[in-house]
Amino acid sequence: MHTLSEENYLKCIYRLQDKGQKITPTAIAESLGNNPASVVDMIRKLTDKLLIAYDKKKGVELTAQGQKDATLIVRRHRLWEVFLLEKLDYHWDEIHDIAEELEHIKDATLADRLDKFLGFPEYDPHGDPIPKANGKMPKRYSTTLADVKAGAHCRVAAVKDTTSAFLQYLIKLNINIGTKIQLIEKIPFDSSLVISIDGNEQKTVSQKFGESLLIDM
Amino acid sequence: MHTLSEENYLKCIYRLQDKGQKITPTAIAESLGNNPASVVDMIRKLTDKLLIAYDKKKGVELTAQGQKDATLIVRRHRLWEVFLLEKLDYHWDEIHDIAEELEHIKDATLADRLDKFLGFPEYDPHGDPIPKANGKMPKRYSTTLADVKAGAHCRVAAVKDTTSAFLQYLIKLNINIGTKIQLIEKIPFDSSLVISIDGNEQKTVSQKFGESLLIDM
DNA sequence: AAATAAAATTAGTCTTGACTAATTTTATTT
DNA sequence: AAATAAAATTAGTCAAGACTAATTTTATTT
Repeated sequence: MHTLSEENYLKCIYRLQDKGQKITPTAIAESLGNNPASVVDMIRKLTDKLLIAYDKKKGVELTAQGQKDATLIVRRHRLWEVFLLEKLDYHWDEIHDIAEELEHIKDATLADRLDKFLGFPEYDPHGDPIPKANGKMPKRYSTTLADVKAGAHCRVAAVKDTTSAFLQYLIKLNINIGTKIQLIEKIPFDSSLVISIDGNEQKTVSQKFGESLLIDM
Repeated sequence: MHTLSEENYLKCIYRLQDKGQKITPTAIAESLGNNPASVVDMIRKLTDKLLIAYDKKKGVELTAQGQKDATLIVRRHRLWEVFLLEKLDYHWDEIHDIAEELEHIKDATLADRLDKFLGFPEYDPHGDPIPKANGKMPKRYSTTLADVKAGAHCRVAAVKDTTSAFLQYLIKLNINIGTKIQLIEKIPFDSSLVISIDGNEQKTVSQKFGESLLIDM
């Protein structure tokens, strides 16, 4: 099995894959807040364990085994988030760090039992798809609120930014996964968005805000 | 906060307290499967942190703070055991090792939320009392099946031995916390016990077995 | 009380996973 | 293409927490 550190690197590389760019030691270092020299050490270690392949040209890539292991870590993380929110009544912005610890608990059947206990949820509280036991992923949303046309009605499907600052802002605006939003108008000057949340009075939010909300139309 | 290792030492010392004997470095080393030299190192560390006091004459003792911290670790361990057994359908003999990892998850409100979610249980699945949030302990049972007189009826309150070998034997005998047992007879030769489980046909168990079951009369 | 055994302690080593500083390699400018 | 900047790598260090081997202290026997 893997150490805590190895698992965190795997998860980090897994996340960086989504960006579609070459995964460099520097990118990993920035993402984890580590020194690039430390990353180079770990790249060697994970390469020896056949979890990643590193090529100067192509950057770091997960092997089939690495992809599988990383997917299961993400599965555990997201399942625990559901548990914390639904069963222990934590708030949106409190669960990430705890799940960050829980995801490393090692037991062959724990994730599957938790999955069953939670009723096989497809998405975590941030709207991110929970990988199935076999590694399959439910559909992931990619359209942001900033992408839709003025006048359009949509449903909040997921958050792209999971920082506490953003989540707390959402709580303040009374926006949750599933909340209905209508985009009234885009302000040409700075791409601010005038929106109506659940049919209520209009509010203006920034472009950055719009790009952080994934929506379903 | 404490490291994983520090917490494991605290818990170990807490457990050794129950034996009523002087807690020596060797005793801790044996209990944890560590080298006595390593234990001496950690004794220094925990002493510096004011969690224990070490005196050659009196051995290792928890300070008020150490006692408090250790109690909370035990609280977390036992609450997670209840969760694993009741909510995730694990068996008696599978939960200890997983709870051993879960107990170290650090979050100020996690234990209390879990406690509430589980309905404020007083005993864990092995019958051990779960410390309350304020450190108070429900009554602990001390009479073993080997202590009662022939003819007596009693109820299984807790297990004193939590090894997988013992727990699996209990499963085979269909004995659980709460099971009713009548002690039919003690065999003078080797102190074996003839018992009837839930009023069923008589079976003979060893003295060692009897000493491992805590009962309520 | 001396001899022996056991326990405790010290000193030094190892591994993991981080770090800094220095160097080499690769990319980007001018 | 040469100069410069950025990225990657190497070499060496550090702390935690384990270890072994050697030594000292304490207990137990004879």
